Amino acid sequence: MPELPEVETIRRGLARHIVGRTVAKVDVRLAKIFQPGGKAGVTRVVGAKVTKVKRRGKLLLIGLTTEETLVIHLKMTGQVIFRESTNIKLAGGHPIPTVTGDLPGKVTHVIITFTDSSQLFYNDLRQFGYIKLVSNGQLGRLPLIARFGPEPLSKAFTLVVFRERLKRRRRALLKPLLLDQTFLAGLGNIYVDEALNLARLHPLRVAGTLRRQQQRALYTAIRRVLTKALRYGGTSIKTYVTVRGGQGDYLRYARVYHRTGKSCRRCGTTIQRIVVAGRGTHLCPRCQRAPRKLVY
DNA sequence: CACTTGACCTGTCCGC
DNA sequence: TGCGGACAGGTCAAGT
Repeated sequence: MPELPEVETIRRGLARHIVGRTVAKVDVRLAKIFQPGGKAGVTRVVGAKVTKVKRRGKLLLIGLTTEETLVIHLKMTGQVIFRESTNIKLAGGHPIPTVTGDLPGKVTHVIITFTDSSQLFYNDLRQFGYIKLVSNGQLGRLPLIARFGPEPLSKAFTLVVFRERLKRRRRALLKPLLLDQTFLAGLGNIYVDEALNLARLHPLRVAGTLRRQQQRALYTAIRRVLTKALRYGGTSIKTYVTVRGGQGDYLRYARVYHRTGKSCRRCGTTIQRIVVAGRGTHLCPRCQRAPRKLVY
C-alpha cells in the first residue's frame, strides 16, 4: 500500500490525534510485528507520552518522551487506525473499512491504548510490516534510514541534486531506479508508474540516456504526482485507509496505474501492463516510447 | 554495480 | 462449487 503520499496522510492524521497522549497499555497479538518483542519492549513504551509524529520515506516515526521512537513500516498491507474511544462512534457512524471489517479484527496485531482509553490499531493482512522501538540516538543508524535517498518533496531535493544522482546511476533502468529507496525515499510502484507516464518516459529507459529536458520532465513529474496524490489523501486499492478509516482518492485521477486496458487520458491509446523488476508496470505505449531496439 | 528471483504472508480474482 | 495460478501498495538476501 503505502508510499509517500499514503504514509504522509497517515502521519498528519496521527499528529492530529495522538500527540500528547500517554501510552497506558500495549497489546501485542502477533509477536514478530512488535520488535523488540516480549515484555521488554512493551514495558519501555508504557507510560511514555507521544511528542511528535514524523515521516521519513515510507517510515512513520512516533517520537516518545522516553527519547525513543516507534518506527512503523506498513509494507504492503499495514494499517494504522486511531479510535477515540471504544464507546464513541466514528464521524458519520460508518464502520471502519478494515480488511475484515472488524476492529480489532483477526489482522489486528498490535493495539496501543492511551490513558484516556483512545486506541491505536496496527492491522496487517500480509504481516510484512513491523513496529520497532529504537532509541533516538540509534535512529539514523537503522539500515533502512541510513541509506535513504532524498525526500522528493523537500526543498533540498532540487533539479541539480536529481541530475547529480542520475549521473551516479546512469546505467540503471528508470523503473528499478525510482523504486530504489536509496535513490529517492518514498516512491513505490504506483507513483513510479504515474511519474514515468507524466514525464513520457518508458520504464526500461536507461537513466544515463535521458536528455536534459527529460531529466527535468521526470523531476517535475515526480513532484507533481506526489503532491497531487497527497492532496487526494493517497490511493486506496484494497487495504489502504487513513487514520480515521477513510479512503484515499487518487485512483480516480490515476493516469496509468491500475488502468490496464483503459485508454490513455492524453492520447487514447490502450494502457499496457508489462513486468519490470518483478513488478506490474503500467504505461501508455504511445506516450512512453520503448527504448531503441527493445522488444518486450 | 545492477538486475532478477525468491522469500516473507494472506487473500482475491479469474479461467477452466 | 472447486482448484490452480496469477497477482497485490515493500524490502531483503542471494544469485547472475
